Amino acid sequence: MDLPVQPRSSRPPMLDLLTAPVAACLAAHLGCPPDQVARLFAPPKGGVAADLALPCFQLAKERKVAPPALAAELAGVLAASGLGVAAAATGPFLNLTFQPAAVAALLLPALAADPARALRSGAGAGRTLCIDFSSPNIAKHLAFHHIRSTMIGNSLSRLYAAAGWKVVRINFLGDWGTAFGRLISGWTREGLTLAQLEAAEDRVTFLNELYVRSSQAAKGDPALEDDARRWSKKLEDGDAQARELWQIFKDASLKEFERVYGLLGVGFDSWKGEAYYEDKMAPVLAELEAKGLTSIDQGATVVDLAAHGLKDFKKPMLLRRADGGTLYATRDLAAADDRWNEHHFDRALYVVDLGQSLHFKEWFASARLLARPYAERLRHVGFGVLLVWNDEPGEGLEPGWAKGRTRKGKVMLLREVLEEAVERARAIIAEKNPGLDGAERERIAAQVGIGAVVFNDLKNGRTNDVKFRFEEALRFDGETGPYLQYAHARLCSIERKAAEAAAGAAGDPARLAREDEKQVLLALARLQSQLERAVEADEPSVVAQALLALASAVSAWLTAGNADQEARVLCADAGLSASRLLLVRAARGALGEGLRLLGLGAPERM
RNA sequence: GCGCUGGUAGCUCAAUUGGAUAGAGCAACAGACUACGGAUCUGUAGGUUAGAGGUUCGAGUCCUCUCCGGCGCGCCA
Repeated sequence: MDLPVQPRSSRPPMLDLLTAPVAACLAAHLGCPPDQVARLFAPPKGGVAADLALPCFQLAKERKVAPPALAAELAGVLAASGLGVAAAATGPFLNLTFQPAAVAALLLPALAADPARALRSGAGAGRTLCIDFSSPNIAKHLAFHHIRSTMIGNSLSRLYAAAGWKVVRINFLGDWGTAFGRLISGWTREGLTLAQLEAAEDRVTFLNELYVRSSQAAKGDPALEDDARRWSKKLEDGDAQARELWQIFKDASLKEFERVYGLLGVGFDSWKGEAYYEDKMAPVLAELEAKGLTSIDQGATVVDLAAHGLKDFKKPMLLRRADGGTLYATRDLAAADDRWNEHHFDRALYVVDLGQSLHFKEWFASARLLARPYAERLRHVGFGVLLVWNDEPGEGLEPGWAKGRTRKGKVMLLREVLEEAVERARAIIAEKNPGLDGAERERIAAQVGIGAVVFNDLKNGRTNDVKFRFEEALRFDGETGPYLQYAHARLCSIERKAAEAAAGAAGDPARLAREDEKQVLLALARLQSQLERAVEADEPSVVAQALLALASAVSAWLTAGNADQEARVLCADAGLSASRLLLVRAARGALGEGLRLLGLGAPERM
């Protein structure tokens, strides 16, 4: 018998487990629904020694009393309630401090049983996401700046999937354009072969150089210029030979891309590029015309958005060139229709730099004019530019942040940056941990080096510009990827030692009585709530910041054991030790899951 | 010119979307009982949130103006 797919019920946030009894108690006193109180809880401002805060402004206003007076009144209510929560009124705030053992008893069982699962919400169950990201151009290298779309998109894919969404990862390749005419022209003129291309150390470099030679040759030779144009036309018309060569160039480029995507651990479900939509734009164009939305302006076909009631748009959107060629707004509309027909997505993300905001506003608006059912489900996930520190700008210019180019003005290649990061990581690891042998050290250097570059890209708000320096990204202290990975490795190390000792005692969360243990638990609970926030805001940095807070709490806890034998996980009291190991397991699992959601590896030793 | 966007500690960034004495990391300084991994931790110092008005119990956050950046504005994507 077939059962309908039941969406997993979303579990209540862990913090609610702590606040629910308090909210119920206060709501009973105030005579309002518990939810009205529960919604107000917030983490206290930094420097305030409390676990949760209840700002009393709104509740006080409804009751026409002064907020500080209400806070004091509620503190009294809680004191008399026997809930075991310390409540202190500080001005208009009611600050709550929980018993560590009580927090552990509520949160730890689920976290220790399956940390990754305990962090997931299931809020997106039954919903489908189409996410368009990375989208490089064929026959060009993946440049360093491509890391932004690629890794923001990769992280969002994982975050949505962890929240229960079905995720379709789309790489909208730039595999069409006049450059191919020139490439084919040069290829045939030089009589190149597939074997030669395959033999190249880097196939994209091979194609780049071919392109440069071909355009240079054409500069002084109108016949070659014509030849390139002819091939372009042939390609558009579906000529077999042109098509075959185009396919060869595309395959060669994809092989190079896969090398880099492999380093980053990124994969896609769809590689449909611009070429795929070449013959699929006519219906959209026809429909736009039939609905009277288009007009002709200087020979080009446009949608005059302002004329159709959208007064925010000062200029019309271009659909088709004067020579009949289509533009990318048309292609995006056709692609959206295609994706809608195939997936009936509940949300579609376009992870593309902020410089293209206007383009997305325009064609989203066009989708609305066309009354597309998905029009309100489209989101442009924009991001800032990648800047690299330049010490030698030359020409008497000051050192400073600049778009990613080398001193000679060439673009920095993503693969080269990753390779240098791995090299630097390898050197540091070799020095700090000489015990690691060749193969394992190599694997860890890759996880740490690449993770450092990726984390540097994700740790701050995505709309900010990202500033990159090898020295900063590859620090092993501070707010970096290696710092997170190190905290994870420390926890793994303790678990390994515990396994050797093979203590048989059972753990009991209620024995975790230390303040620093409570801080780890609270950081875990906050990480969970931040995972949901990250999905709603399409913002991986929210997770990055929560992980830094968790790693910091973990490090403080573990380091306390240096000065105090009693504070160690592996201490004389076997029962206490087993209890603390539950927390180690929870924190290690959560850090590992968090790193995975950002697209970083989680090495077990470094 | 029009539009979008940003300006928070010396540097790089946070700030629960209108809430407390604006918090971290780095750099600086001072500490931690040979460390369950010290690649760590604890502390000190560092601020007129670019500037000026306004909105209200309350503004880094909202509205207006000014100053200084970045980006975009028809046949590229």
